[in-house]
Amino acid sequence: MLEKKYDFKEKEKKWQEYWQENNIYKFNENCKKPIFSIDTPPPTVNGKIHIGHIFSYSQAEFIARFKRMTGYNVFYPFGFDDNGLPTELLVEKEKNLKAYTVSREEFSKMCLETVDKYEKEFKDLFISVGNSADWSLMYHTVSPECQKASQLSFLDLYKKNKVYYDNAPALWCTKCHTAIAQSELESEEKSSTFNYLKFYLENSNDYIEIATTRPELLCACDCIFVNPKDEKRQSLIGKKVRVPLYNYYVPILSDDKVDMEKGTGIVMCCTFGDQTDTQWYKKYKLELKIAIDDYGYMTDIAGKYKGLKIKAAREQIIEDLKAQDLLIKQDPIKHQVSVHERCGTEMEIKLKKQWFIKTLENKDKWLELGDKINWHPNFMKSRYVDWVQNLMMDWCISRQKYFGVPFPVWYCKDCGEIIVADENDLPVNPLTSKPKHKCPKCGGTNYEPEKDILDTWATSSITPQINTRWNISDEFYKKMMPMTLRPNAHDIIRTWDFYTIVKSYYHSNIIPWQNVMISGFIMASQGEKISKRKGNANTDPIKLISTYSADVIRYWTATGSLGRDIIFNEDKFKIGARLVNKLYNASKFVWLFIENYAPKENTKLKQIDKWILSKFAEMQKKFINYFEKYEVGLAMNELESFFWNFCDNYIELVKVRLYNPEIYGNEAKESAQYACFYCLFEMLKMFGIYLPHITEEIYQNTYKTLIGALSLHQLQLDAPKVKEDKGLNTNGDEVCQIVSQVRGFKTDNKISLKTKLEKIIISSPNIEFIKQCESDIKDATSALEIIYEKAEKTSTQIQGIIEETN
RNA sequence: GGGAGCAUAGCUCAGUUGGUUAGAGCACCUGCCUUACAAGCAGGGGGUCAUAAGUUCGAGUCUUAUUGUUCCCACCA
Repeated sequence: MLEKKYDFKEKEKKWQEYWQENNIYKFNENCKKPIFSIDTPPPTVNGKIHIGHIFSYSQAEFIARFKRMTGYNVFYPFGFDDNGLPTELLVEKEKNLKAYTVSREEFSKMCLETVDKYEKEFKDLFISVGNSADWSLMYHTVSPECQKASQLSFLDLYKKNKVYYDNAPALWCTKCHTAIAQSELESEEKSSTFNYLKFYLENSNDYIEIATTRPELLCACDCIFVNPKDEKRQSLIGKKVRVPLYNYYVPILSDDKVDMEKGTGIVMCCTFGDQTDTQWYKKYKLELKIAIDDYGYMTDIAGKYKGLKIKAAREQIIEDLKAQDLLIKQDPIKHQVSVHERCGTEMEIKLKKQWFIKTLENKDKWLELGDKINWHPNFMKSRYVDWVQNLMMDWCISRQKYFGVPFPVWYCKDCGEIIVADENDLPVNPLTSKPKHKCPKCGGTNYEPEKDILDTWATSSITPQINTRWNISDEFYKKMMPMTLRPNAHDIIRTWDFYTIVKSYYHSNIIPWQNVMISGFIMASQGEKISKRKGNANTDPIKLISTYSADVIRYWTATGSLGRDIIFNEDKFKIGARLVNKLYNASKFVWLFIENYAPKENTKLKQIDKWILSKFAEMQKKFINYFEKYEVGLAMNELESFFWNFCDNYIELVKVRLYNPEIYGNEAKESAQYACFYCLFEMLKMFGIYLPHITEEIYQNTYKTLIGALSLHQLQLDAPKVKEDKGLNTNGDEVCQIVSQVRGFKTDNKISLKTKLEKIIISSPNIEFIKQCESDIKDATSALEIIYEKAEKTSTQIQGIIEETN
């Protein structure tokens, strides 16, 4: 029996605990069913869990539930990404300190404490939204096991010569003072100024004009470039010019990378202002001049500007240029600049010894592998392709940070040889341990440990390997790889998806997963990004769950279609709440009539009952088709509209027959019972994907005694009891239309829907079918008599309103 | 500059391979206590499907162009 009202606050928690206690979602390794495995994104532990997480994770979770009930053994682990820069930034903010002001050990301890706290919160939140991951498979990337896997990955690449240590230009964040990778850049439109400067020719009073946005780099100027095709400037090539303020001379060279249309068509090359400078630096073997230090201050070579921050130096230099009549004019411009995604600081380029993973040399391979993976929706693949085609640099994986996975590497102090750890000793921290052997090159025993840590993506890019026990169980790894599905939002295609493909290829020459499912973003009204700063959306997940319930939040995450951003709109929660309520009430009602009923397969079905079963078959087919395309929202639309049709039309047509077997006979009742039993049961299973709590509550109090399974969520979808019959569907829909017309008549005449009618005249091309439903139509319309007329179109006339005399 | 998505009712969105009169919910209006549900039910108004041309017997759906919008990538001299 179902209680009169459903209290989600009490019940949701109850069932969440029940699922955990009974291991309802636990992966069974020995099960023979085909495996469906999900490489769940380990959320970055950076303190903020937002509604976007809930949205994206729920969409993947629906797939897990769907696959469980359609014959798969679902492997659904969960992890947390809790090492590296994001964690450091969180801790620095929370503790209000800078990592370098305390010891490395002390800082790591703080980091561990902080991630522990947040991981508990994250896990609780995901459980409280009904996530059905197998929590016994949980991992976190800073754990010794993951560190070991990450270091193994590094050593494997090292052996395969896919990683190298080089003094190459790398992107640098002066605020986070670490190297970063191309994928960590974001572009931001910023206002700047083109400064037109006078560069005097050697031994001459003539000057050339050069436009620059970065005059603070004058001290790092190596040479000037013009385009070799630039006829006006041919005579300049080979001459020298004097660098303003610094008064040293640099040569004028030519290179076809110079854009004759931009600025003045003449470029100064500094080490380094941008990517082009690094190319020229290599090509022309230019002198390295470092104007900016690791923290963003001007260096010695800046002369009097030494010690100033970049922007302060720029302002000062412009003043001085003006004073010395070296500044011709200034044009304000707006341009896109690359900034570090985590802090918004403008990117610099620094030359330092860093570790790189080779990505540039296999672009064709990356594209080929991308083609072998099914992208859902397909158009999202273009983001991957764009990214691969435009890669500029190998993947820099060294980070000059403290909290993360260390490189298993030392350097020989005597000869500089790189010494890597033995695989059997992993995980190692080179700061606290030493190689077991002498330097293989010179026999030395003095080692310098590698102090840097690995890019956090270097670890999170092996989540398929971590999940499938790479190097722990070959058997499991071989059985599970490639995984079936990688779900993530579109912002991390270029990082998580790309890097994971790279690593899987290098390690095992395979694709990491067969399918990628890309979800959209949650936007505030007017399509703005949700931002705490703007306060443009009230989207705290915990608050939303306590206001609306987890089921309603989940319902909302299923609206919309895959890959598309959706606008956060609380109206959708109201609809979800209405659905949950209706589902409960409809179940209560149906159960009144099937509580002591066991379906008989030879039940003789009346037309309307056959009709609803056929409509169900139609809906189920669409539902499954959408799920095969990972369109969880469109699948739900189908289910939802079937459900409302079931309530508003079907139940209304059969309820009198169910209530009164003494009038209509047991056979008529049993026919409706059969359809009700089956439809409700299957709908509960299907709604269970989206609304696992309310459906479990209903199942536990109804079908469980007959079915026996511990949980609704262990059940399989059944094949339809009646085959989809298009003609039957149309005919039944017409019956609904007739009933609806009668209701319309009553509403128009402002009379109650239960008011009796003397006579209705039905005109239709399908009189034969409608006649077969006569008693149901009479009951649903309270008509005493029905007269039929053959006609082209369906229409209904009503005669004789019978007034009730109380 | 290159690429992708989107544009359907006041709002948020559906609309499968082209096929009667373009749908839903919210909002708005009207009515109804009906042996599941008033947190409910029944009904109503409201759309030149961004614009233009084309293919077709037939276009919201396919093609091309245009406009608007969002995103990705490149451009940082």
